[in-house]
Amino acid sequence: MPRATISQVAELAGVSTATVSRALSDSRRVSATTRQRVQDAAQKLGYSGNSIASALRRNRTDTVGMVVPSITNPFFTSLVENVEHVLQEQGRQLFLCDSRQDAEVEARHLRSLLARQVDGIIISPCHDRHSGAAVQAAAKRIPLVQLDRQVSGTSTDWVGVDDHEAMRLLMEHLDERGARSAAFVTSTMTNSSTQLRLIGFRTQAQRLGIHTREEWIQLGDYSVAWGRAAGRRIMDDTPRPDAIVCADDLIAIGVLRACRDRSVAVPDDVQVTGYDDIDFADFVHPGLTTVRQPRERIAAEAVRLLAATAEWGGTAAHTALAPTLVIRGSTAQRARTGGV
Amino acid sequence: MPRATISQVAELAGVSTATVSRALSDSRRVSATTRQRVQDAAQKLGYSGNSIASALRRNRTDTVGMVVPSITNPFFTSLVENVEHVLQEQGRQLFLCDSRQDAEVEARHLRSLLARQVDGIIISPCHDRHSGAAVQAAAKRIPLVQLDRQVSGTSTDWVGVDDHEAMRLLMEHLDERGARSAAFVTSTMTNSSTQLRLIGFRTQAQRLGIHTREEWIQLGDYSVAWGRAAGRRIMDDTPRPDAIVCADDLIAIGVLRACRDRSVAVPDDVQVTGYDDIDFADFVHPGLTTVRQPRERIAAEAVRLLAATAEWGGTAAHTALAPTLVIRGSTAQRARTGGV
DNA sequence: GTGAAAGCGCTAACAC
DNA sequence: GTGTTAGCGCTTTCAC
Repeated sequence: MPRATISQVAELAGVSTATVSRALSDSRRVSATTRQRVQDAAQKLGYSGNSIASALRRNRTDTVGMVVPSITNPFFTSLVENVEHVLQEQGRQLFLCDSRQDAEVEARHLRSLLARQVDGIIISPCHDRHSGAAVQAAAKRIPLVQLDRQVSGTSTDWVGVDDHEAMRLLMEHLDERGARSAAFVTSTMTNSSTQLRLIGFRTQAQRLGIHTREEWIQLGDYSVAWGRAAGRRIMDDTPRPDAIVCADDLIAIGVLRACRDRSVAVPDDVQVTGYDDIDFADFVHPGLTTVRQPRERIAAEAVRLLAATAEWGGTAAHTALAPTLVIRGSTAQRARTGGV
Repeated sequence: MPRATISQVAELAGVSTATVSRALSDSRRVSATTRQRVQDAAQKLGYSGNSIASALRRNRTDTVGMVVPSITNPFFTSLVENVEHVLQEQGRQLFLCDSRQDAEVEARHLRSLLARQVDGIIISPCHDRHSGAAVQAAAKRIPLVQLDRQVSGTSTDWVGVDDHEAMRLLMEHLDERGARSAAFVTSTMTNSSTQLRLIGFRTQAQRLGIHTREEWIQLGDYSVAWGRAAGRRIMDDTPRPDAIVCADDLIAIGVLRACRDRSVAVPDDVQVTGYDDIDFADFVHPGLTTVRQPRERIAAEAVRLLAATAEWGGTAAHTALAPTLVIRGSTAQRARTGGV
């Protein structure tokens, strides 16, 4: 069934297409009676507007594109959910793309979003170097803000969490809990925030006099499976550290699983920490001590920055939000001697 | 920076816009030299095409819309991922919307997708009745296939898993494992597949002589939190069943957690089953026995049906795919007496 | 093999 | 308040 067009509505209502357009978008004053007639006609024809035509004419789509490295990672999903919510309140739509950790797929998505005339792009680039060209090219054309991760050497807006501060919170907490040595399980160093977390870990370990060793720095990917494998490796091949710090919650959940595989008690034999505070962190056993990213805030800032870029142009803003430490069972205090 | 248009490319290349269009989409034969000149010009100008204008003219967008009840539910995320993958291979894009379990939000998304001229819609409706009008209206205009859940009384394409068969597999398995009584934790009955699973549970329980009782049928939502609450309630308020059957894996993971809260051993004291086989089902402890939905297949079928509807029109197809039972620790055989 | 020209459905000047 | 008109950037007959 061919869709009704604005001119059919105009004809049925006995007015011009311009009036229909005005009546339906109430941009300019239209008499109450005309408006009613137009609305009735539109209703009768099941008219629903053609935003393609509208977009072409107005040169805007009220749509923003979002590109994430993996839609199955709960952290990103949650970011997407929050961004979508903010946009929806503004009557705008989200075009979501999954780069599958592949810079080429990512570049293709970016080109496609550009061709589709989205009003802005929110992206968490999958690679700190390979993503560079495409991100820059897109940023040159339309407002673009990077989320969580950022491409090295770009000058676009960015919003994320303060990774350094997060590692400080985590490491000081472990220090207080008596950890004198720590391992670090993470993804390969292909993006900025992964790098910052490792640097943070090293810096803080040194500062606090927490011992570490190269075999304890395990590089894989952000997944439960990798966390499990790395956890086993650490426990099988090396002296056991007091704590295993993980670069995200998925990895940490895998490590927790490895501890169970090896009958190592958490937190008594080894303490474990995550990063992100995904929902599952509270449901595993023991509950996962982690650092919470203020996701609603990150989403809101990202959308705000998009608008700001559209308005102000070039000057980029880097917004690092403060994380908060969430303490759960995986680093719980040992039972006090003489306690109940 | 204003985007380059096709006429600028034409001018630079010294040809007409028609030729540029042909050269860039190689629809009709263009001489090799002209094509090269056009490509060079496009390159130099950073021309990237305007798919809005193209869509208006061609009356198609190479875009399909997808609406899911919750983007944070791993089952749907995985479906989305698979659909996106299939579409990408066809050079098409996905417009993803999250209805947040709200029929009004869903209807708004549907209208918006229609206005944006998507070529088709894939939807898992959030409510079996409230979603009806909007889904029907959309289906009247463009190809639409329902996924997993379906609105009652609609005649659109549908693809999902055979819920009845799934419950049969699950219940027979529990029966073999010696369960003589079972509880069922699920969401409120607001959608078709939730209903079918409950009916399946009741039917199979009766057939196999597995005892159940009304207080053991717990209605909440699809979340870990609800599973945990319901699990506790069952264990605190009623005689404990031999098995707790859950309508999805999230709920089951919550129930597992409740068992730990109450120091009830799984599977020795109570057996637990899930539904969907999300990735986490393999990572909780004990591993979750569940039924696997063939998600890649579901995604592929959905996209195929979309094309078929576009080609064949009215005749709807209902495709129920066979689930497979995945047996893990949560229903493990009790250690055989005298075993190793 | 290439160009001229029409027009997809809408909105925004500009008249009245 | 409402109509007329001129495109937005592209694709596609239809000529040549």
